[in-house]
Amino acid sequence: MTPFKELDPLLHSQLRLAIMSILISVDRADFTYLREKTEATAGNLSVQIGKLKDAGYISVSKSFGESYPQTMCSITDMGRKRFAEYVAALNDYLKPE
Amino acid sequence: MTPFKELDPLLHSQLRLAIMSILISVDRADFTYLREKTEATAGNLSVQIGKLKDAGYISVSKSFGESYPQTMCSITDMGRKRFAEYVAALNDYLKPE
DNA sequence: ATAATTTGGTTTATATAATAAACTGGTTTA
DNA sequence: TAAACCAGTTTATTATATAAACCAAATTAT
Repeated sequence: MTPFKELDPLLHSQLRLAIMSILISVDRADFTYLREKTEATAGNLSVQIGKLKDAGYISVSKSFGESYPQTMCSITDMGRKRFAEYVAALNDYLKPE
Repeated sequence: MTPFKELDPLLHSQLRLAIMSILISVDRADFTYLREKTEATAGNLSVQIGKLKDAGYISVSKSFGESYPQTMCSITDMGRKRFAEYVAALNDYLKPE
């Protein structure tokens, strides 16, 4: 009888989870790419990227690309770890004994 | 490249998911049992049970047990279906290609 | 040349949600 | 009979997700 573990509130959010999911597989992605894949609004995406960055789950570097600013995101070791923990915790909810 | 599916907001909540998770396996549980297993406050539990009931995901019957009121919950067919859909959708987030 | 549109965002505001605190109505226990 | 307890509900507070509005620079159209 597994007691329910805490689900990391930072990851238990549709958009942030989608961002992390993408960054797990591609390892780096810019704002526009994330926007297309997640179909989120720019504002929402900006906010959620900020939260993940503040928590240290992703790293963000802002530069000037060809002609427009470019925000590059990639997952950190910590982010990778937290994601794995989240998946493990969630499993208890999804596959009850 | 699977686009991210909507995650049913009603299920994408730690406590409601825990309630559903329990009801999937035990098929009926009273308020106190749910409270013990989820470790939620009574108020929170009451609210979330109400939401799941309003959505038709669970059925709730209130009666008078030995000496105290008793709220019995069980999952509905719809709830079972929605839960399965939620798990399937979530998989795209958890196991990126 | 300059006005309108687009790009790549950020900031601010709003609606919704989760959670806790306070309350109710009956019940044991002291 | 008063205090503590059980099983909840209702109300209030806080936090969160999301959208709407905005901004500066670049591009396109007139």
